[in-house]
Amino acid sequence: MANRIDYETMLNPAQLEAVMAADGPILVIAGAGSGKTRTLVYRVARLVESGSPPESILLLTFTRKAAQEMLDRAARLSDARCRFVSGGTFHSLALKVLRRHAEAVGYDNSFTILDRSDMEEVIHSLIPAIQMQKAAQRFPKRGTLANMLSKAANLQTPVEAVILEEYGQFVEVAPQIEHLGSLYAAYKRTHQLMDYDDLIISFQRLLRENREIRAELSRQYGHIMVDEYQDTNGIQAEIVKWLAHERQNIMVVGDDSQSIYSFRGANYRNMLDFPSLFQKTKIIKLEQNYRSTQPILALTNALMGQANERYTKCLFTSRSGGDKPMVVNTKTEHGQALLICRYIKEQVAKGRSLDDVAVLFRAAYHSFELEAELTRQHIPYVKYGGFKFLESAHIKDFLAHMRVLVNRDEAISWIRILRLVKNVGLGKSQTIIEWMKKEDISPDRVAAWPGTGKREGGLKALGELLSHLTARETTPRKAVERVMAYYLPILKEKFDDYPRREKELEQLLPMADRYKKMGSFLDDLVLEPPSSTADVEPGQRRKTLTLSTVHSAKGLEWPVVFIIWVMEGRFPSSMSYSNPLNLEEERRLMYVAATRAKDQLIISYPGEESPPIWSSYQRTGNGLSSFIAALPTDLFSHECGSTPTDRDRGGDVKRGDVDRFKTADRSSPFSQGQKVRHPAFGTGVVSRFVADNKVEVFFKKAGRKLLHLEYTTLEKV
DNA sequence: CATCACGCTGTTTTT
DNA sequence: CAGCGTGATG
Repeated sequence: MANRIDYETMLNPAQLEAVMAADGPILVIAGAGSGKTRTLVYRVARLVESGSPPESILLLTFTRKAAQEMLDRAARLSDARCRFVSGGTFHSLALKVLRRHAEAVGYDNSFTILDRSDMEEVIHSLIPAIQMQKAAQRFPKRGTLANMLSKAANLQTPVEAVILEEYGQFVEVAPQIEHLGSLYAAYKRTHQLMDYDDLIISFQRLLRENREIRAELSRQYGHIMVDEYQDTNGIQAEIVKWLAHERQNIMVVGDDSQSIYSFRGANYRNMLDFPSLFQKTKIIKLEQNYRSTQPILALTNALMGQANERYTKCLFTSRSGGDKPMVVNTKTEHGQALLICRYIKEQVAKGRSLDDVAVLFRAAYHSFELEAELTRQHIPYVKYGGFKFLESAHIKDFLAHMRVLVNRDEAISWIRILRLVKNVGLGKSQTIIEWMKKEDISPDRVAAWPGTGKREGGLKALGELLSHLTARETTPRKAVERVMAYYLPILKEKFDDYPRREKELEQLLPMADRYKKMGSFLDDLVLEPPSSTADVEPGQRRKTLTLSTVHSAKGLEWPVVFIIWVMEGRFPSSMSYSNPLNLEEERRLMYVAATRAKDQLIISYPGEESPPIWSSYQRTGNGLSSFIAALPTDLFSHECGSTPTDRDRGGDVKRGDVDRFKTADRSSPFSQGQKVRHPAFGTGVVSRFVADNKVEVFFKKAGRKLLHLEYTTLEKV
């Protein structure tokens, strides 16, 4: 039985207006902490309560998890049917539609999705195809190329424009990059591949060009809501336009001050353009903040007050009292880590739970130093953002065995799995793939390759595995079990840290249980990758500290928030290449981070005096210092943390026998060519000296792998 | 094919 | 500094 909701007492007037608003286009400008999610949840509940069929309601969010959580909340609030509301990301909706209608954009419905690393791999493999006049020319690496092509796609602009705008150092090779871009597009087409960008672009095309599909969808969705609208790009805005064009029942919610996805073409101006997209748009502003104390809000308001362009007004809060935010110059990065550990221990001693605390930063690697210190001090933490579970080698290897069956044309996965066979490398795997294609050989008959000899005997086992996987009665669960049996020996051979990797692979078993078809299992893995740490049920969640990139912390809140604003190395403008900060976006990033805090906010930075990272790569400052300098000083307390003289490590140092000896100009306990062991990477050979406390070690087992490792983590073998 | 030495060069964030 | 490409060697 559905509960009756007393909307008037649960919502403030502006929220109530948004929830109860009649049909028609609505733009909700919702400041940080203003109950945006709450409003959406109540609106879903309200729509269902008043008789809208759940399937006719569409809730587009930034992550699928966010959608799921909102729908669960709505279901608990009123009516269990809220769980049947369609919710997800633009990408997941696009995929759902394209799996049925891909032929309308010239694809088979069984196309494969390229994740980011696949995309880079394809691009990389195409570089030799563009004949460069001179090898001497500086050419971007695969990651940069992927960024450029992706941005061009998202902005729907020529690559050349993106290069001119943002990658000045590569203007000379712009024609080659453009050429590469077209090769990449052609490759995707012939091999039935779509990257993340293609999903939404194809969806947009489908809606734009196919009247029937457009009509079908826009009729199906009687009410559409879009969260985080400030982070949508032009393509997504057009998708919204088409989806809602029939009924016009569209509500978008966002905050231009929190737009931090410009790297993928997002533009907060979408918010402002919305009324011109839909005539008679009703605008509702949520300006009351329920999250933060007044001193925190004063700081965040002042911070955004510096912005050149800004559409939302200042927020107000009724939460009086509370501590002023603290800004600490810790001088060094290690000092920053020590400060946080000390502070957290104090808080815990006072009875605060670790769950209440989060540490936020801009880039995943900014927390490395802190993570080391937390581990030393036995403070448990979970980290979000950065490292992708799905993109680690063993997971990709594993899933590749299933991917080749869904899309036989999938050369990337074929190369992956063939190279895992003994004595088959890049060259041979390409020959085999060509042969299979030419002769139209089914996957399970790989071993029939004419070149198969004693050395390639492993192909037989691979063929057997694939024939089992093709069997009609195979479920995703059984497939995972089969591949597991086949792949585990390879894993053990290839990686010395296989226990950890094996455990991660086992996480795939329960996930596979939820699917009937291999294809949808793989789709979901790409669009909703599981986090690297096993998901723990909320009830039994351990008390842990949260570390997160600012991007991954969006929409969340904690009583205590630390922000670590690491100085990044940047090339000074005196060099041929310099990379200045985008201060406007950096400020919004800072704003998003700071507005996560409910009660206490501590911002730390390691100081302008930080030494250069290496000779020409200076730490030329970050946005924080300029923002802080421009703020009224009474908004925060400024402290100068003491410089830690003793680096506070060394307690757990000794591993192996260390007898120092001198080389030409460095002193090292290790000699070149010496065998060493590392707890995570296994055994390797010392290749060269790289720093006073580091050697480069070559690991044969994990493929071609050179790492720079500290002496203290190595043990002589 | 697998291993290894060495020189060059410069951001990051996510679906 | 450290990741990556190149090219030499077994």
